[in-house]
Amino acid sequence: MLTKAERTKKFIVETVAPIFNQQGYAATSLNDLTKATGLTKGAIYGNFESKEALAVAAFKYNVNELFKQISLHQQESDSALGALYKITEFYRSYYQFSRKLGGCPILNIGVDAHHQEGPLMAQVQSVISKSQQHIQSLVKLAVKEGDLKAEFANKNFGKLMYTRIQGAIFMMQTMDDHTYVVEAVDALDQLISKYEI
Amino acid sequence: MLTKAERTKKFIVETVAPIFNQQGYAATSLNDLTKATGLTKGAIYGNFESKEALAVAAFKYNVNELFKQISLHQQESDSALGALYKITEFYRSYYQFSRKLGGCPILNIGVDAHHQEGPLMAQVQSVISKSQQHIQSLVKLAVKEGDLKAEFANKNFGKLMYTRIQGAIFMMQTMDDHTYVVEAVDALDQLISKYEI
DNA sequence: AAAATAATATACCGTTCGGTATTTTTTATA
DNA sequence: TATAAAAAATACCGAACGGTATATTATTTT
Repeated sequence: MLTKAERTKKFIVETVAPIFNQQGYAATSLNDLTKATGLTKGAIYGNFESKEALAVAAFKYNVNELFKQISLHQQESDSALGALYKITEFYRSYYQFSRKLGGCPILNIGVDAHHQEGPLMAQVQSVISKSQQHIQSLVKLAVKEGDLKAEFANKNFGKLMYTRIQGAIFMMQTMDDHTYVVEAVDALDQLISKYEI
Repeated sequence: MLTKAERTKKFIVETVAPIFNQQGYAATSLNDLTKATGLTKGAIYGNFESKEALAVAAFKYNVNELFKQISLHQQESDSALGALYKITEFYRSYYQFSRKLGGCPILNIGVDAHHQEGPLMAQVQSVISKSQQHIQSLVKLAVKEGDLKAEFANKNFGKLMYTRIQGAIFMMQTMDDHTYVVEAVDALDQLISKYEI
């Protein structure tokens, strides 16, 4: 069983995660956090050593929620190619999903932390790198499994796909129009299918 | 000749534009602005009625700098198809250009103002709509001029191109790697050329 | 149940926040 | 150059900022 402190810590992170994600680090005040949690500054600083440490924990929580959902989709699939299509399938409902987090955390924190060098920026870059590599490794595996043509592995599809998806997410979020993402993953699906064997 | 007030107003906007663009609205303090301009709060509030009004002026200034540069590129071109290629050409050097502004203003302010409804968000959406439409109208004109196949005008290329470019800009800015944009416009050029007559 | 420990609340620190009324300085007009 | 008008500097407002030392309350452990 979790101790009281662990439960409170978890509760704080879950509660403040969408606030940091929506407003950004500097624009989120301690007062925002105490109001949302119903706790006092003492409780928050008893569980986190600084506002920044809490912001990092909140970002990691959001990204973990995202990854959990994606891998949940993927485990229904048996092949690497199937897993690839499960990713695009997931993003078809990203409008609803990201709203629950207060927007796309990669996009929001990436832009918010752009001007500074700190743990937040490093985290974002790490997540992006891993996501690209994840896609790319699926492509390579699908080639090995005989589902995709070998030449497709040389195209750095991971970079292309992640870039197109993030662009569509920015547009979707800013214009409040989910068709941007739907059309983007449609195009990506079509591109993959061209290289199917 | 400009009056003293007009010169000062212009000076303030030009000086604070990159600061708002980098840090976002809430994270930029009056102290940041007075330090950068060397002026006092009295001078700033004498020329702008509020911090928000100044932020809007700064965003408009940045966007105007961007549009000026694009139309400068385009006037060397005689055909609509040529003008289309001039846009992708411009974005090849967007890494250097956007750095001078403190990052891409559409991306930065779009994400920064996402959670609020205000004049800033409305401005961003308007600029995006116009940019998409501008590309799309060039496509239609190029069809009319006999340089592109007619079917291309039905593909909403403006939406696709702008989405891909903004995605590449986000990745470039976040990963500090200009190849994202270069590869994106390469792909776009190739896509256009497929429909050339 | 008592004692020790852990978790939260309270009250406060100095600083900075956006904004403004007033005074001083600069510029333009006569 | 004297005067009127405009622009910028100064000094200040109450409120909110992030953060902390201490006191109080709740939870474990004995």
